[in-house]
Amino acid sequence: MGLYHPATEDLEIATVLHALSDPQRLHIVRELASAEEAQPCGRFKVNVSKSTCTHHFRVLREAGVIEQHQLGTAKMNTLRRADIDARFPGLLDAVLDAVPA
Amino acid sequence: MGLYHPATEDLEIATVLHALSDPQRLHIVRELASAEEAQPCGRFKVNVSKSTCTHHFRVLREAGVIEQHQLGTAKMNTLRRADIDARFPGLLDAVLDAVPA
DNA sequence: GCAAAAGTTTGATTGTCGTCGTACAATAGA
DNA sequence: TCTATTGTACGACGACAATCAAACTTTTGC
Repeated sequence: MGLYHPATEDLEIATVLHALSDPQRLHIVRELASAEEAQPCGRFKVNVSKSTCTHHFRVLREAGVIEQHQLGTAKMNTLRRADIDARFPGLLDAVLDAVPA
Repeated sequence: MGLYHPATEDLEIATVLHALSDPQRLHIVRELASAEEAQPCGRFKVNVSKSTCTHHFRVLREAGVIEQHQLGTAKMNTLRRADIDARFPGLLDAVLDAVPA
């Protein structure tokens, strides 16, 4: 079965904001934003267990923030930057620019 | 006792995003954004009970999204637009532009 | 075929969130 | 002073969220 990815026009602002409102997920999104290529889940130095990590990636994917596809045993992740920019112009840049004080 | 309002430099992106990730609060913020002057809580046609409404306004205030001050029996609300813009440039505009599909 | 690697699934726990109703407090106006 | 008006405080309750450990699946490489 395929992984659920909402269509660009179906992205909801409240859902996206909620997905971005968790520190762990925000960290993942920041790292993804500065990556050139798709990254496997394990590449992120997030201090939670594997199962919790799976959970966070699913929240991000179902909100439409990231795209995931299987590659061997790894699940590769990319930011859906163009889609988010198209639906909510300026949002992602604003969030990414919000460096922690 | 005074109402707690975080200083501009203490606004946290995760907290602000969480405050904005609820439909009722998003609605309140949109109405506030299009208002010329401070608005009392009761002015917002939000379909939740009074106590729930109080809760949402508190979340917004403690996140630093709105400013509240007492005026007679009413509590007046304004968007902290300048503060949010200063700390997270472009964020508020992006959220406000995200009209529901 | 076997074992390592990378995630997932399940079930449990713990905590937060949105919601309500009722009772309360403070102020304004008659 | 009495009475609306406006919002708060206090429990309470169900739903959802973040977290973990342990067992499992799938694929790759030897």
